[in-house]
Amino acid sequence: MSADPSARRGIPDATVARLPEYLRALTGLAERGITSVSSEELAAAAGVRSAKLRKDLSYLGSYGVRGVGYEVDHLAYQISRELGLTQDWPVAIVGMGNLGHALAAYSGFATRGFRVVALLDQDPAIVGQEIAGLAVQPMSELTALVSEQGLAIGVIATPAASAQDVCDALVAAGVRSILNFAPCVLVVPDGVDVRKVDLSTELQILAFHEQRKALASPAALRKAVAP
Amino acid sequence: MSADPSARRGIPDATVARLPEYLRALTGLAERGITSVSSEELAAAAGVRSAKLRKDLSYLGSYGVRGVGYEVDHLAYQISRELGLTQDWPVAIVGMGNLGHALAAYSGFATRGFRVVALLDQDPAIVGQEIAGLAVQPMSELTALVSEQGLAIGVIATPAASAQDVCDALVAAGVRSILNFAPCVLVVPDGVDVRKVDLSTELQILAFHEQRKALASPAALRKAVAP
DNA sequence: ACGCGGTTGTGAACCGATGCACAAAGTCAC
DNA sequence: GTGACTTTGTGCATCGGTTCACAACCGCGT
Repeated sequence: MSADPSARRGIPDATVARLPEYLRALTGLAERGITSVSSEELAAAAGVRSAKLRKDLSYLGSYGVRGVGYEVDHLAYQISRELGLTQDWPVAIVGMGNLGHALAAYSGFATRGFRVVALLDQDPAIVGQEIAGLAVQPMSELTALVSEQGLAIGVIATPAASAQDVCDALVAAGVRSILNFAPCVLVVPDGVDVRKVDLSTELQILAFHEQRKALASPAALRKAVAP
Repeated sequence: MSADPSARRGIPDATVARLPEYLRALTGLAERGITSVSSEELAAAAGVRSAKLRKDLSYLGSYGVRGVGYEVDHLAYQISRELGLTQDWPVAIVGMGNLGHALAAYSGFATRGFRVVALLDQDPAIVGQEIAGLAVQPMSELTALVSEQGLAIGVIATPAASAQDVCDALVAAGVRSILNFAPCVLVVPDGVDVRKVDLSTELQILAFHEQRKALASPAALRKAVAP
């Protein structure tokens, strides 16, 4: 078992978070017909330093050739495999408001590896509507979706007020990976992963830096800050 | 200048990224009529450890009272001020596809401190349409928006292929803070901040951990992994 | 006036991630 | 086959962030 180069236990979180970006860069290169790439070039395409890229890739194994670089297709496959994208992950989106609606139709969602198998909503007035080719189902279908479709990932696109209830329902049905768009913290049992995407948080972080810049530069002629 | 408690230069990035969450938790407490809170309680509401919370807050100044805790309103104000939310930030959304449409209508976007002042698109067929009460404008309006409306933050919701062009246009018009929803890396000059939100990346990170769990547990009966 | 329970603020140890610099290892030309 | 050149993989120093543990401090009851 120690001979398997991918048997590496414990890839750093920071590295895992960058692998999708590397994969995207590799896909772009492949589409342009490029078959081989150096760490310097790939790092530039992914927006990181080459040393960081090489160290990241070294956690996966030795897939490069010294003096030459990396074979694009092979490296892309290895990253895909490490990320678990060689199998299909059934995804359900809960909450068919503005955001859920857009997510259901968002093409980037259906990239390799993921398949939206169900749309759900608590509101009986919305259940039954067809969105992006799928009929909206009631929350009671969750358990069946997990056992019959192998549903593994849930996306919460509800208002904050109902997000915890929806989350509890997902967990109860057996979903252990959740992507949360609602602006609130979710409490989940051990073994369940939650990642949060929050537009308003990102804007506030930008505002902090923008304010810092406005105060530092003499061009603070806009909406002058109160003294 | 050293007497000003907010003159602290260099609040760690990790801390800044958590301030919005603290602010949200405080707002929730205030709505429930709670006027005082301990670091332990606030940390629980924000999903962090109390020691981390206290250290984060210590970068802003000493706004707590030993033996008592923090006054909710006062602390919320101090965080708002540090984040630059006591002034209004005019925001423009570029790209009125599915996602841009949803963002324009998303209420969470219009939280305190931010105001969507313009929607833009490159496609002449979309320009002129009214979305969420605003008429979609052409990209050529950008410079006027910056000088007349004080536009400071741009949101890119276009396909990846046109994201860099849109980004260049924003920067040329004078926008120095950009929130990018397109799945690609943007190159910008020094002094411009870019934050990226990528749905597909988040899903892939979840998939990595999900696969890890599936391999570790005996319940790997789903879509069995290839040997 | 004074001690006691309780909570903050922070110095110091710890831990993971980043950047540097170079030895190891491969290709290519001849 | 050999030597020059190129690029990877990695040991090591460094840095930023997290956690621990406790002294400083506040308010209250007596």
